[in-house]
Amino acid sequence: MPIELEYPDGSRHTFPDGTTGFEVAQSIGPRLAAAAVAVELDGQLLDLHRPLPSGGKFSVVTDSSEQGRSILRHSAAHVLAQAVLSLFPDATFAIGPPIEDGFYYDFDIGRPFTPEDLERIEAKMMEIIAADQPFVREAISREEALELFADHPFKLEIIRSTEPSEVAPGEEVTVYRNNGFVDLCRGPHVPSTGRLKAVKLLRTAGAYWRGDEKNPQLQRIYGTAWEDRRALEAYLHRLEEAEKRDHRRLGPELDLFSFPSELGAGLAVWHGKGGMLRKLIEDHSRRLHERFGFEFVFTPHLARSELWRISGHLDFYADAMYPGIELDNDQEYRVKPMNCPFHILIYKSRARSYRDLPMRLSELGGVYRYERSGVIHGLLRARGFTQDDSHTFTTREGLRAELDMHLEFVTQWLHDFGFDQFDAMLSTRDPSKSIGDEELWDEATEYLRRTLEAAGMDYQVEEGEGAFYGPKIDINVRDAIGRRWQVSTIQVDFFLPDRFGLEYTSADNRAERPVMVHCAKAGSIERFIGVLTEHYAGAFPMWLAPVQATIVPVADRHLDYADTVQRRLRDAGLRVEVDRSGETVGEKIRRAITTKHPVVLVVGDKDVEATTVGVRRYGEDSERRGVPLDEAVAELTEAARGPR
RNA sequence: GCCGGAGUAGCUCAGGGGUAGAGCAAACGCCUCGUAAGCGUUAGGUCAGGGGUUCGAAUCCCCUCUCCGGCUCCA
Repeated sequence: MPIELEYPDGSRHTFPDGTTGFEVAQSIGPRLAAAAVAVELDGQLLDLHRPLPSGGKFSVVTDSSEQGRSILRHSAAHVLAQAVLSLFPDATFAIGPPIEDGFYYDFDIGRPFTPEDLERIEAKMMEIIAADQPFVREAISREEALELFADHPFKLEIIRSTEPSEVAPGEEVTVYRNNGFVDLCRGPHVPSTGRLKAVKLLRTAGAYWRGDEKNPQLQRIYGTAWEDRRALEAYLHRLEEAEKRDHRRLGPELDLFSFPSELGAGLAVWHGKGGMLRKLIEDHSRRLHERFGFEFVFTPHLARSELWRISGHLDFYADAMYPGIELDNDQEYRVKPMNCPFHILIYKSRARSYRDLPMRLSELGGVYRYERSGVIHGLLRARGFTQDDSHTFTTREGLRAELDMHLEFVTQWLHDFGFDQFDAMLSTRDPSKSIGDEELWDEATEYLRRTLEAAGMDYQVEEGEGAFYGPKIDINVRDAIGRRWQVSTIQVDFFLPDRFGLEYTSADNRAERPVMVHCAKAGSIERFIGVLTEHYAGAFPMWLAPVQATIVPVADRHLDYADTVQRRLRDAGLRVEVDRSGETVGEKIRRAITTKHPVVLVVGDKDVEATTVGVRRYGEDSERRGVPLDEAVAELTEAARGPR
């Protein structure tokens, strides 16, 4: 019986029974067939040389598409496992999926891999690829599979698993064989190992079986695979570029901040330039908070353990808190990991009426969290940081409007800093790590969902990722090279008001319980600056640049005029430095550019004569000479205007 | 916290049981220069810290600290 296929362009074509995807691709064109790694039929991926089981919507998956690359990577992972098993016959292997930009495979060889092992393994992989071994798919029964993988306990566990994400339901499982190596796998794969044109192993790492630290730790090998050498080179180049914009490198280089080891892990000091950057960001934070109707409060860094007992932090958050400090009369104090309990105490300081609500309290609050030593990562994961935190107390009826407002606030905030791509995540309850009853959680979660939908924002649900006191919306931004960072968060909380017995008097004179909204716009000021630094590769937009312009006198006799120019610009509100070093003009300009100052102004004899400057903006290849000083002041003042 | 790697001058790195090295940066001097590195001189290190082995340790061994890549965890 012939089968009918519908191509992506909507056209329909008929083929005889038993036709393979590859044959169809060939009939469309030889170049398409050469680039094909698999086909998709009604949403299901099939091996290229497998006879099409039926008609349907058909498309060819090529090696340079994301889907195609992920098939390449999956096949590369198999070759990696094959190489490891051939070099380490006693090895057992676990799983080896494709991931963004690459793949990994987890093994147990009874010891860690050494860098030399990695070289040998990669060489072995190249042999397997050169041999161009075909991947052969085979469906076998579960019993057969259990026998086949009898020596590989992790594989047995997967075969026995009922988790549909781990193994397809049903009596049969599929395996792929090539030249004596066999792996449990759903496929599809490239037709043969020779299709892997650009594979490279990157690093090894320990990884817990099934991602649970209570399980044994396996040895993971990471690698990457691309459709050709050029794509691989481009990827490696991208990694290098990312390294250059690493905030941990740029921070000290640009004199923004540093992590002196004498302080201890995860603790930063802010230098003058970084301090200016912080001040500008914090000023903007205060400006917006004020505009959105928040009040400013200030709270201490310590509180009696009693406060943390009431709030539930000692039950649910103690692992991330610094140990207690014993003071007079056996009183125990704790350093704060969050600001919420303090703001609650401000709410509680007097009787509240529904007329006082919503009450919006904000604070740039320094918090300290004991992060496990291995997770610390520059400013993005520190042990001490500052949240642009707020807590809004509202009536149940007022909650919707408050959530809408908070989301608008966050969106505006991110736009102001040049982030246009967000991902929102809705994090729900984890029954084992939360307080309060399920119905309230559901209600709060539903409110957040409606807020996201009303704003027309795409979101992903993250099951069980909520805070212990309520569900939350987290916003990730994407930086210039596509990496995601979590910054903002909006959280609904019915429970802390309950635990602290918060009340307000309603219009009909009854005691009611307010609801809280926790919100951080930047998240942590430190993390936000880390992300901003990487996003802009240290070349901050002019309104944020700690030094907005450097004045370069051509010779010492121009210093007086340089000072005049500096005064004019400072009077206009710009942050300007004069380079007084005895270096050559070229060197002074090079320094200003490498420290990413937005503007270089060169002044020489002609400028002194005519009251002009030479202007060179960051990123421009050439200068504009003889710009009248008045014009330059006007231009730069305009360019330095930030969001209001 | 776990697995691996690393720590030598402010930075980037060489050296690898027998007196501590380079380039850049710094200070000083000369040069006074028109858009991405002018020339010279000088200074700078308890080789992360502690303990051990040795006639002798930056080098070998042990412990600790810090950093890097992952896992787990998270703003």
